[in-house]
Parts: sequence; C-alpha cells; structure tokens
Amino acid sequence: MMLDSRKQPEFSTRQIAVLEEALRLLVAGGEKALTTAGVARAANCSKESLYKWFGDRDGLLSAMIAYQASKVRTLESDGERLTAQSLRERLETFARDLLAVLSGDVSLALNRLAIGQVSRESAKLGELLRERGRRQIDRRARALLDAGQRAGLLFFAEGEDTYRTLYGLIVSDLHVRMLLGEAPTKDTERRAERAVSAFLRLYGTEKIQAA
Amino acid sequence: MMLDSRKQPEFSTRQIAVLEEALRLLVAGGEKALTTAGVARAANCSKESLYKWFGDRDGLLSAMIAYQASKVRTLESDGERLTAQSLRERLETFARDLLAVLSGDVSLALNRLAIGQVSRESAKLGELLRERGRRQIDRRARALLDAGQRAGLLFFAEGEDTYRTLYGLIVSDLHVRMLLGEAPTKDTERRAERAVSAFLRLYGTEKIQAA
DNA sequence: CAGGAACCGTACCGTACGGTACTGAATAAT
DNA sequence: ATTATTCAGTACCGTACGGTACGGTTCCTG
Repeated sequence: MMLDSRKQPEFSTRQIAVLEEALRLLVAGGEKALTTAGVARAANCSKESLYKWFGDRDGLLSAMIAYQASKVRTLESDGERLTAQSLRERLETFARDLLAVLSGDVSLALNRLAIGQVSRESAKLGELLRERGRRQIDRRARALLDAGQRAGLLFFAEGEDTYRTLYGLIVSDLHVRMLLGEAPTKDTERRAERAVSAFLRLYGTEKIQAA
Repeated sequence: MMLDSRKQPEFSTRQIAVLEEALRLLVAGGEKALTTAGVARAANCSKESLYKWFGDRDGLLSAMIAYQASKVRTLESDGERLTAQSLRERLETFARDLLAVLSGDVSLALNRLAIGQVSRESAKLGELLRERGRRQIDRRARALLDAGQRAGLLFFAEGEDTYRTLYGLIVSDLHVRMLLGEAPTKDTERRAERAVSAFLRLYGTEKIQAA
C-alpha cells in the first residue's frame, strides 16, 4: 500500500464511479452504512470486484481518502505583486476556502471515518488524511505568507508557527464542533474578515497597518 | 434518558467502577473494543446488570460521557485583583490546562467515540459532549476575560468572539490532529506562551502593553 | 467463430456482536 | 430460619457483516 503520488492515473473510471458511490453512502449514513454489500449494490458491481480492486475493506477506505484528496486542487496563486489591499483579499479568500473545505459533507464524513478508525492498528487512515488532505491547502497558505513577507507587508520569524496561528484564528474550534455534529455555520464571511484582521494586526508591518 | 444535572449522585459506586472499567477499555482499544460482553467481563459484572443500569449500549456510552464530564471540576478563580502580570499568568495557566485536557487519553477516546457516532440518529452523544464537556472550562475562561476587562487590562466588544479567538490561538488545529492519531505535543509551554502573547497584543489595553 | 478475461449477481460461510433468558449464590428483609 | 432481592456467570438467539466461491453474461481478442 505505497502512497507514492507519482503513479498512474491512480483509479480507472469504473473504480472512480464506485468510489463516488461509496462516498455518497458514507456521507448519507456514516461508517456503519458503508458495508461492502451496500457499496456493491449501490454501484452495481460485485463484491468480488470490490475485493479484487481494493484488497479489503480498509483498502476501500484508503482509496476513498486518496481519491477525494486527489480531487482537491487549489489554484496556485499567480506571482502578481502584492499590495496591502490584495494581500488582505487573498487571505480572506483563503479563509473562506478553508472554511468551505472543512464544512464540506465529504470532508466531514471522511474525517469522522478516519477518526473513528484510529487505535486500530491498521489505521493509517488518519495519517493518510493528515498528509494528503491538508498538504495542498497548507502549501497555498504558506506560499501566500512568504509572498507577503517578501513584499514587506508581513513580518514573522517562523513560517510554520505563523501559519498555525492564522489557521487557529480562522477555524478556532469550529472544525471539532462540526465533527461532533453541529450544523455548519453560515457566517463564514464575517469569520474570515475577523480572522484576517486579527492576523494582520499581529503580523502586518507598518506598511500594511496604514492601509 | 433525561440529562437534568440536578439529580441524585448520578451513579452508584458500583456503577462508577463499571464506568471506569469501560473507559479503560475504550482508551485501550477504541470503540470496537468496547463490547458489552467485554465490559461485563472486565468489570466482573453480568451483562444483565449492564442492561438494567444503562438500558442499552447507547445508554452506557452516554453514561460514560456524563460521568467523565462530572469528574472535570475547574477551580473557580478567586476574586483577587488582577494585574498585568497576574492576568498573563492566569491566561497561560488556562492555556496549559486546556491543552492538557484536550490531550488527555480519556478525552481523546470519548471525542473519537462521539464523532464516530454522529449521523446515527440516536447520536445525542456529540451534543452531550459539546454541552457537558466544555461548559466548565468555557465558563472559567469567560469569567477570566470579563475580569480582565473590568480591571481595564483587556478591551473587547463581544466576549464570545473574543473567547473563540483565544481558543483558536491556543489550540489551532492541534485537537483535530490528535484526534486523527498524531502523538500529543510536548511543548505545551511554548504554545501557551505564544498564544497568550498574541492574544494580549490583540485585546490588551495600553495599560498591559506597557508591562 | 472460438477462447478467454472481466465482471455482475447471488448464494454461502464463519464470526462476532447486541440483547435476553436462566441458574445458582450471596445478602438483606421479615 | 425462611423468603425475597440482587447480581454474577453462562448459555443462547437472531442478525449483520466481511470475505469467498460459483454460475452466467458480456465483450474483447486472435
């Protein structure tokens, strides 16, 4: 079960259809609804094919996570020169996107699945989710912060800590609360603005405080 | 299944022993290890007694959460006059305590259990955990923030938002990462200091910035 | 057209769990 | 001392799931 991402298209179209159906079942009914027989029935395929393609149930779960992660493609920010205004907008867009991702049906269902699977020794699911699920969006944010620093708009010593701070300001305990079943919030707008304002008060240079 | 907290001692000593054993099993092996037969065997009681006391398996899970929540007692902060120094110390103590609670074996196991249970209609577990698990520590922090404001050391308009900001600065995505299986961090000290410093830069008055 | 690979649908098996019933011992009540 | 209550221990039942095997169909290949 290598997770080298430099591989073939990873999944055939037929397998992708099956994975989509499996994700639909998972979102609808949680892990308990995700039985091999149920997936086979919903996807009009045989259990035998399921086991042939994914090995066993854990393989199916891993494939679902890998597939979902492969769908998340964050557009790389172009190298346009940052201004105080555009940096703030970029950060707010990032905040909104982050909240949207974390609030998504499929994301929540997969996180719940992986969390429920922890403490099973087979559980590379959590690790897999941490690695593949966040890398894209993390890198996008880190690049943005670095660009802000190069433009003289931000100042910080340790990029990783700074990013974690931004993340905490945006998300707070909202993610865990949603994982526990709370309905997704609707005021992502206000939340994003407040978080970015606070972040800029902490890490913005005089150059940006003036704006 | 009322959850009125103004009730009898809630659980008998025998039942508490059983709940302790059940928590031990849950921490050791996750939800799948928490079978009724297993609990009965580990606690030297019969399954029949289990069902008599807790109704069914869900009742046992709810009782475990209620019991664990009842154990968390945060000492109420005395009304001592706050100074810039003592407020900072109080906030850092709160941050350390919060991180310690969230990193605890039992807390993580129960959160994983409740999260895995979401999307079952029976699942009042998540709600129960949100309500009873956090109320104590939330109130303690809110009281501290209000005291800081009254002492002229903090300024904020909306207490709830301000508390959420503090929470986010302290925890960031650490809780979810631990829920996903990442080993608890060891540098709670540095984390607490950094979070409180950032928080005071955001919400401290001139009076405290000088210190 | 013949042979084979892929795959769907279903039937099947072993197991493990939630929940219930029963028995016998210990303790409390009368 | 006798009866009633509680509870541990065990055996049992129905169900549901993971995994495997098999028959039949389609489709591709030589």
